[in-house]
Amino acid sequence: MKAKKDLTPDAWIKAGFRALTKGGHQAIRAEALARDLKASKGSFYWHFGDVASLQAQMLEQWKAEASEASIAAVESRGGSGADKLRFLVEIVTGDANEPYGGLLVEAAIRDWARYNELAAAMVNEVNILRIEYLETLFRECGTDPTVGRTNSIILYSALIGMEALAHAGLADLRKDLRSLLETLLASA
Amino acid sequence: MKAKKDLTPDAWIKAGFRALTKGGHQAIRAEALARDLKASKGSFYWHFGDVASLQAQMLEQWKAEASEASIAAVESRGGSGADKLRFLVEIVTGDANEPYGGLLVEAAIRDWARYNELAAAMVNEVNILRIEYLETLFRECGTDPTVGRTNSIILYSALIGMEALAHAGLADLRKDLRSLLETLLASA
DNA sequence: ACAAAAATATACGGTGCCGTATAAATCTCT
DNA sequence: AGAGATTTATACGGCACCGTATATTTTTGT
Repeated sequence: MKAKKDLTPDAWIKAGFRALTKGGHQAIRAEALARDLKASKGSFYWHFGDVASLQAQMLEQWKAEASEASIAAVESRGGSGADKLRFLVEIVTGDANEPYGGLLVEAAIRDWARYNELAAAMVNEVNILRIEYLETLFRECGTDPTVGRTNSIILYSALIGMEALAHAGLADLRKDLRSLLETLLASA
Repeated sequence: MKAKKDLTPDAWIKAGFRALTKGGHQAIRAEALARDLKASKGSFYWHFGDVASLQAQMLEQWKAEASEASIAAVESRGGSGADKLRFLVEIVTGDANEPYGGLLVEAAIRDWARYNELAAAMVNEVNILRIEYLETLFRECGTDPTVGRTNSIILYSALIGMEALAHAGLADLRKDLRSLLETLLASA
């Protein structure tokens, strides 16, 4: 038999993500997570020095996941640059597949980044990586590098902005992003 | 002489917006605002029943402002549909002109909307109004209505998403939005 | 089976906030 | 100047959280 409750640090981190998506980063609190896990906060403070430490680990985990996931999937599949871009749009607008609810966690972390330096740094790193990857894909399409850079920023920005609209039924994430991608590809 | 301190409801609302942009909607708190205004919270609770009431008034004020402002400016200027769209991009990427810091307040309210029904309703109304206005402008350009609708969503989404990237120096809000607009106009 | 270590639980003092109650100050009007 | 209304300040009880200290239980190793 293991310890009365099998509370690994990861269990707390997962609870942290649940709280994050439900109530934003301010909802990541030791006592609230303990209630969620039906544990005591004494347990929490055995695994983590303080709440900030848990948050830092959450951000690290998200960064690692967010950096690899989609890119690896697209690259392993291969095809032309345009094919990869199209496939990327399909993956990213899938949402459900990704751990922790994908875009919902992302949105909450982007909010978080507005009021927290560490979160801002993490988001920035991920943004840079993704935009650079998009640039390589546009380059594979033969797009002029300068235009490709701008297109990457546009496509990525539209994804971020569209998420909230889609949530409210104002946009169709997949359809509208597809449309943008084709327009960008055609204008090259 | 007026009352010892000239604390109109509007002074509290302005303080609310200051807190909002600095610390997010969770930072809108009676005692914190009182400190900001060097007043007591007793004063606050004379003007407002509770914090939620202040927040509701802030949202109402923002909605009114956000709905009118840019549209009126563009319409009063006139010109072709494309001209208006181009002018709109210039205005919106100006930022500094708008009261309360424009895009910064918007971003904070969009965050807010994720965790608050009223805020979500307000943001949704504003989104709908703006997208519909964009649609009319694309229609003035002779764009097919269906395409115009999609283009409106794309342009608006890109603006929203780009704001954060621009803040981090990853995007050039004006330049990149201009580029997107021209691409959309050309593809029609 | 028993001591040491690991994991969880409980109790504590402290802070910051909410909203109310009550006091004090200031303004208005006659 | 003084009564009443308006506006601000202070004091209060309550709650939720933080992080620490201190049990208490469970697991591990011998």
